Order: sequence, then C-alpha cells, then structure tokens
Amino acid sequence: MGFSPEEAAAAIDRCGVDSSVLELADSIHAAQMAEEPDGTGWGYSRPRFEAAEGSSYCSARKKRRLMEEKRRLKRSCLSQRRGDYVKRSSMDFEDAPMVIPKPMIGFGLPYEKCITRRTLPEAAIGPPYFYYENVALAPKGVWDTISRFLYDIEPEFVDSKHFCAAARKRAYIHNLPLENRFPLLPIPAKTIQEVLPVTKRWWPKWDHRTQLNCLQTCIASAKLTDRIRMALENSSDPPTPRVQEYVLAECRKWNLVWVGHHKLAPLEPDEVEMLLGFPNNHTRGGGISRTDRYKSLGNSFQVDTVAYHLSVLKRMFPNGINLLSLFSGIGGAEVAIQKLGINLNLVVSVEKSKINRNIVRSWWEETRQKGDLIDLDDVQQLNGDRLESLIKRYGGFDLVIGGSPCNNLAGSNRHTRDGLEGQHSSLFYDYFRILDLVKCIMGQSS
DNA sequence: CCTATGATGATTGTGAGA
DNA sequence: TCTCACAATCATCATAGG
Repeated sequence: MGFSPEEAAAAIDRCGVDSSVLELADSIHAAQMAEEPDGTGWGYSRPRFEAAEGSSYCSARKKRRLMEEKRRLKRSCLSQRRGDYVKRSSMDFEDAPMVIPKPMIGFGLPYEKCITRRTLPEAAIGPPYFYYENVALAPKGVWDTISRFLYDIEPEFVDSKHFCAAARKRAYIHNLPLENRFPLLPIPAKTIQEVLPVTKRWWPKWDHRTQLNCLQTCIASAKLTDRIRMALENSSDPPTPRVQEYVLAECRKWNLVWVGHHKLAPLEPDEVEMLLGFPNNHTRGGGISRTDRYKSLGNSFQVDTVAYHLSVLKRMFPNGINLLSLFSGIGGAEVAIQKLGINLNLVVSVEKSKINRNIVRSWWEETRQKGDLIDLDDVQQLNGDRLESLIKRYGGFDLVIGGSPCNNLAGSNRHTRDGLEGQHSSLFYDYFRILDLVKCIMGQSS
C-alpha cells in the first residue's frame, strides 16, 4: 500500500475513475495538513455529555440526562459544517447542516489515493475500537447528533456502489486507524451485467442502468412485473418513450432486472446475499420465509465495505479479537471479520430477532469457530454488572460494532419517520450507553 | 397463525436555468 | 439567490388466502 500521488493518479487513470476523486483526496489531505498549532486540530470545542460518571451504571438517570442534552443541543442549533472536511474558524459557527461529500467514498477506496491519517478527539481514542453504522440520508440534524454523542468523530460517508453492484449510502463513525486498509478478495464485479450474467442477453439498449439502487426489505410483486410485460408487449420495438419512461421508473424503484424478452424480475434472495457479500445460502433454511429473508438482508451491512474499514485490525490483532456486536442482524460484522481471516475469540451478539440469531448461530457452527458465541436478545440486558463480568472473564472487548435500527430514519418509511427519537431508532442511545460503559470499565481496570 | 401482496408519500439533496 | 423538475430511499400497514 502507500501510493505516491503519481502512482495513485496512474491507478485512477487505469480504473477510469473520475478525477474528482483525486481532487477530493487532495483537498482533504491539504486540510489535514493545515492543522492549528495548538488544540486538537478540530477547530472547535463544544460541550459534550460526560458519560463516565462514577459507578452509577446508567439506565434511568443517565438516559434522562442524555435526552436533556440532546434536546438542549437541538434548541441551541449548534451545528457545524463537517462534511466538506474543511476546518472552520470560530466565526463560522452558524447553523450549517452536515454536508455529505461527493463522491461518497469515505476516506478513500482500495487501490486509490486515500486519507491515511486524521486527528481523533482525545475522548474518542480507545480501547476499545468501535464502529457505528446507519443510513446516510437520515433526516436533517441526525448525523450531527450522532456524531456529537460519539465523541465528535466525523462520519465516514460511503456508498457501497464502489464495492459492489448495488448502491448503499451509509455513514460510519469509528475510531479505527486509516492506514494500510485492504479489501476482501476477490473484488466483486461492480456492474449488474457482470454480476448477473443471465441478464446481459436480455438487457435492452434503452435501459442504461449498470448498477442497482439500494437493496431494501421489500420486493416488487409478480403483478407489477406482469403489468410491465403487458405494457411492453403492447408497445413498439423499441418501446415508445412514454413506455420506456414508465418501465425505467419501476425498474429503479424496485430494482428489477431483465430475465427474458419483455420479462423483468426482482432479485432472488440468493442474489441479494451475493451482492451484500454474504456466503451462499447464508439466510436460507432454519425455518425462515422468503419475505423474511428479504427483510433481514435489507437491514444488513454490505460485507465488503465494512471489511475494508475493519481490515486494519488484522495486523493489530494477530491472535484474534473479542467482539461486542450490537444489533447484529444476520451477522454482517462477524462475516466481515471472519472473511478477513481474523479469529473471533469471543462474540457477544445482541439481536432481537430469533431467526436472525439462528442464522448467526448456524453460520458460527458451519465455519467451525473455536471461540465463544454468547447471544442475547435485548440490549437492556447489557447493564454495567453484566458487562463488567464479561470484561473480567474475557479480558475486555477489542471492538464494539453495531448499526442501530434505521426504521425511523429511512426515507422509505411513510408512517413513522420520526428521526432519532423514533421508537426503534432511539436505540442508538443504547449503543452509546453500552459503548461508553465498556470504555469506562476497561479504562478503570487497566 | 403464517405468508405474500398491494397501497400508502414525504424528506432530502442536486443541478439546470431564470 | 431563487424556483423547479428530478431522483433516491436498511419501510409499514391492512388484508386476503392458505
């Protein structure tokens, strides 16, 4: 790793990547270098909730204080433009929303010029390492709040379309080092036609899609694909512009692919697994229905993306890691780490859904893991006492990973897009509570 | 009870053009 | 700076049929 600018430029040329990638990397790098002589280099300091508070292990009182702090921050509208990675002087403390950088490549992509260093706020530095994920396109202010709770770390905005053939716009907040990241091999193909070769034969010239939109929890019905088929049958060849427009809109909305003449179909669960980087049949069997497979997969990580970020752990932990995995789902984090060749000595996995826990458990057995897998069904079970005994027994956690529920943040939700205070998405505060407890306990014992 | 299906918009951001 | 058209989006609910 470690490309010179010339090598990076050459690599980008080979890949045919937009030069804006290089420009962005340059601007970020310049901003990183131009650090203030004193202070943290972040150019601002704001009150943050002091979580470590004696041995009073959270819950009611702490949660109340969290809510108070959150409301106060909301009122005071202390916002900071962060997304452009440009440091601001104290004059710029106006209400500026977080900006998502373009292109959405985080700190850089494999085999291209990357940001390799940043200055983390003191409070963010581990142990343990942590990694938090959620949807990038959340309602206004959500990422400002999340970032403020997670020790003022900048989110890393990444679209997984740079890692696989489907878009997945997500933001990740973590305190991992950035140097010497490497991708999982083999590198997946990034076009629909390569990944699903069957579709190539039937793909009409007027459908210019080469990548899929975000894989969600629901798929198109057979009725819809049949209506489209009828519309195409009754049109000319190629179809009239109006029909084309209708068909393409439905294709984009439902991620349909061409599987025959005038024939479109939603992705099969196996294909979704493959696109997200899971092993074949990962969610198959165990009494799970087809609809629930889509649901579990739609809520999951893109494994290659996450693995790229976590790859730095391989050198640091040659003997394996102890993992605390919150909101595990079907085990995207566990699969990513296993694929990186990092031993899992201990996994404490919290997941509400029983079928998801079964999926992780059977994956654990299929991959012949040597370590211990402890699965819990509720984050509330992880109180101070429970964590303390786990940490004493196993010697601490090396990584706390989790993507808290996005239900109340996701744009697809017509009913309860209530933001971070929503019934499910407010579980983010449990992620923070548990992370802060782990930091606290491990800080005391070391 | 379980499963699949169809109906149900709003909130963001962006880019062109006035 | 403003409007306006366009595009994307880890979903929820009631209901029918097994």
